[in-house]
Amino acid sequence: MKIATWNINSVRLRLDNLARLIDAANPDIICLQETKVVDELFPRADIEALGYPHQAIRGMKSYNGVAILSRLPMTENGGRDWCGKPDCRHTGVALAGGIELHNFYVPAGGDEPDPTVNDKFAHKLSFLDEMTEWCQERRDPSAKRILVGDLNIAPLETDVWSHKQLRKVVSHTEIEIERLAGLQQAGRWIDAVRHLIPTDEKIYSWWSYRAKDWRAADRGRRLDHIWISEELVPALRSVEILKDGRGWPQPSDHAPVIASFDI
DNA sequence: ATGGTGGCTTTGCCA
Repeated sequence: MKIATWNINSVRLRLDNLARLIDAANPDIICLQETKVVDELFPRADIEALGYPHQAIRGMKSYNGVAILSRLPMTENGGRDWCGKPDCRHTGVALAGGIELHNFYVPAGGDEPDPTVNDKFAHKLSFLDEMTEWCQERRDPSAKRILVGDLNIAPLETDVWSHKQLRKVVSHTEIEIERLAGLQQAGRWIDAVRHLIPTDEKIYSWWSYRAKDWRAADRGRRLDHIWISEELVPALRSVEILKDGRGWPQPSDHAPVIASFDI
């Protein structure tokens, strides 16, 4: 079973690139963030034609929005509002074999990394706190769970192009990294990508649109993650960040992140 | 220190 997570930055604008992802990687399940479309206008039929008839979608106008697209049967199971806001940042499904899959789009947090002056940063921290509580309530060491998404935090020094230059930049500040670590601990999550790629290797999943030449500058950050419960670690076979995706025509600023399992 | 680009739209707001 192959699972991809990708912040597509408008699903309607990038159906061609979704087809490119399918050609390149042929995932069984694709988790999207920033679909930016209400459910009634979601391109269900086009995506079914691409081979993904099972779709769990949760979208709104213009902003945010998540979707789980699957070749395999699944049932919606989870997906809720967070921080009292109906802003479509989470959907969850149950897959065959009792596997739970959750897809998150964590708030980006604005520019100023100070919750007392920046409401967006305060929202980001509250969102992580609520996720942490949610994980604590659902402790079950034997559960088979996968959590993916754009978590908008690059935790390790090697998850950013320059730890020194980004330590005060939202996505790589100490307070965010601590909260993310707390969340990871509360859910006993294993970072699948870092489980297979050594921590001294720099890897990114996002490159800003604002660079003249994103590939040459290579000022990336690893904001997109695949986490798994201990029970699934023996089944984990490979991980990949599809950097090519950042170079497709009219690209998203994120590249797909992919994990394969022997399931 | 600043501004750079992109998507959707509320030609400003969000990333």
